[in-house]
Amino acid sequence: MAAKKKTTTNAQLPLADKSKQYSFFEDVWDVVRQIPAGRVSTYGAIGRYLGAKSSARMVGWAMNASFIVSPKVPAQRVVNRMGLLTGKAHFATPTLMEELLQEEGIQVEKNKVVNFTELFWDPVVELA
DNA sequence: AGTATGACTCATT
DNA sequence: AAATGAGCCATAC
Repeated sequence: MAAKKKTTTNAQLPLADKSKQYSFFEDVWDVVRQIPAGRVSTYGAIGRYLGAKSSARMVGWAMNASFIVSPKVPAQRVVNRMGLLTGKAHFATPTLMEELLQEEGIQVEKNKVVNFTELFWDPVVELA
């Protein structure tokens, strides 16, 4: 019954198919899950940690797919390199991302992380 | 199969 | 310094 190939998006695959691309998604999620509470990271840093082969856009796609995997991926801790909550619109509610961050002690103002530079958690450095 | 889009980033103008 | 174009690679149509 494995005749169903990859008609479905790899993001929706139930962890059964070991597609190379799927590994990339898992890698992203794994890194994001290692971000400590109260800290934030960026798409570019994560992509670079994975080898800089993929552009930051792919990390964003991985985040979009992260909602269907478990354990939950703290996507709210991933912002763009300016500390802007560019992905907040993709959460259940437009304010959920900001609220989750504030719950972890991160101050957010106008969709931007305050003291982003200090809170920035770089996998290239931390997981080096 | 080719085109368009995207939770980004960097370089150039 | 702000704006624009190009690079990036996978998904969606």
